[in-house]
Amino acid sequence: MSGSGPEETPGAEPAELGFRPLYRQVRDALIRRIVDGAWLPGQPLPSEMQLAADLGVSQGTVRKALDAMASENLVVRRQGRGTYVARHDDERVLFQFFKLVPDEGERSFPQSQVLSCIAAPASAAEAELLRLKPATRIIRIFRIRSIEGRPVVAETLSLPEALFPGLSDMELPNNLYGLYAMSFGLSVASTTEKLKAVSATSEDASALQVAPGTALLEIDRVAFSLDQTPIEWRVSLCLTETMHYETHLG
Amino acid sequence: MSGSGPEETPGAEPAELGFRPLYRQVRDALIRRIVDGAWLPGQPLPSEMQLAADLGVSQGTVRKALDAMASENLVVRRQGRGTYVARHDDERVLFQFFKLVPDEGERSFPQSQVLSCIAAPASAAEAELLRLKPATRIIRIFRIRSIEGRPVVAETLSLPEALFPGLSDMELPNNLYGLYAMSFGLSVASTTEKLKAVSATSEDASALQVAPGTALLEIDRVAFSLDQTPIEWRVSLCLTETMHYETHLG
DNA sequence: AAGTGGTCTAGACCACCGA
DNA sequence: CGGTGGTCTAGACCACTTT
Repeated sequence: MSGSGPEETPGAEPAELGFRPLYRQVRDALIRRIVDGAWLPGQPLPSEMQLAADLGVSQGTVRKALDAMASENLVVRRQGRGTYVARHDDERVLFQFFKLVPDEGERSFPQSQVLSCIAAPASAAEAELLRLKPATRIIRIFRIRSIEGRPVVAETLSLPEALFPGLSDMELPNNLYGLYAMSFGLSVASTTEKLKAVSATSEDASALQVAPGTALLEIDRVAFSLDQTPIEWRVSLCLTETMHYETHLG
Repeated sequence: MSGSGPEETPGAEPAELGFRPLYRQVRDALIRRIVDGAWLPGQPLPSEMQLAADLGVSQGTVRKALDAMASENLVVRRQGRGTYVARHDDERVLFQFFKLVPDEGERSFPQSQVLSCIAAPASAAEAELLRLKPATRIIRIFRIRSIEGRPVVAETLSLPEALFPGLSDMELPNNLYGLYAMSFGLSVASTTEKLKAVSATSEDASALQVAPGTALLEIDRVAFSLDQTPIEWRVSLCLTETMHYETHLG
């Protein structure tokens, strides 16, 4: 190749509307392969030189694509060893998506007790947020999450049943995102969260063993997979008397 | 230059302990110049070729440094025009640091009413969070922020007086970060936030014109300048009945 | 037309890792 | 030792913006 553009490979499409840089196309192609399960979480990708040869681009372009994916936490690069598909193990989720930390002391992952797990037609809100046709079947989970035996989060989750066949019959672990990845090939890549302060209703209060009217932090989260499909909606009601939600901006 | 390393420029230091990549050094040098006011917010930096010549590195290295700074929101790159020092105008702060948005409707920036602005010795908490010696003088501001005439945030701010000489005598605008940058040469580059749900005390309640015990979102934020010095601590008590705090992860 | 940043390529040397 | 990613350079062509 002499110099540029999404061109020059014999037989390539002649640069139509909506250009996308080559490295962007490489990134998307690699993501597609990961989504399709060509490389599993924790496994190494081929080397940059390999991928460059496979895809017919230069090593530098592959590198830029992998750097972008690394900054999105989709892969992990380790000097001298290789580039690995990111794992959704506890360690990772703990830092990336679980923002509740104790006011003092180490952060720890809560134990979860599932109180119910049933399939039902989606409510209007569920259908909208998960981009499903009205009344599509969803799985609804309610659980209590505790730290050191103390209930701190009451959580309601909604998932499209079609994406998680058989989930309602499974034993549910503390870290659901790990299960999604391991058993259903769905990795949570990003989330949107809306936070509010609310007063505990009597149901909330009894679930968390506090007085009704106690101030709770409500986290309303939609989780998206690698290809931006919404795959989970969860509303978490959190006791923040000894914990807080921590975030860094900029 | 033939190929690599923080070397080869005649007279350069002979690669000691704690290497830092050249592009990192270029980034830091450019940040220092911005901090020192060589280029003001909104102004264009010299072109990549210019900077490369000035600094004695290749254009590619300058580019990597500028790309890093762009991803940190320190500069803005505009194809065909140039690279500009980021501005801390309302537009920018609105999206980067102001995360409260209405449940429905457009996001808007609140009007602020300053109720008090006094200098005093730092409390223990202020001294610790702002990394000051005990009892260093600080400026303490209390203000109410309203949207469409409705009070929605009660906010207490603490700033080191040494960094903001004369601020307590100034007219304070709605967007303080713009003032910090414009009048004191201090840009807020990053923040750390801790969120909790709390019940309104009687003082909070009267300030926000709600019933005591109303659930409020407490945002405890420390803001850092370009060189990671803490320059502001603010605690915001937010009414989240018609608004929410929005964040995207991953 | 000239100048800017955006992309792509190619080749070099380095630090790190595992056999 | 050979292979990997990390960095640096140099030069090319592109799209965009302004003159």
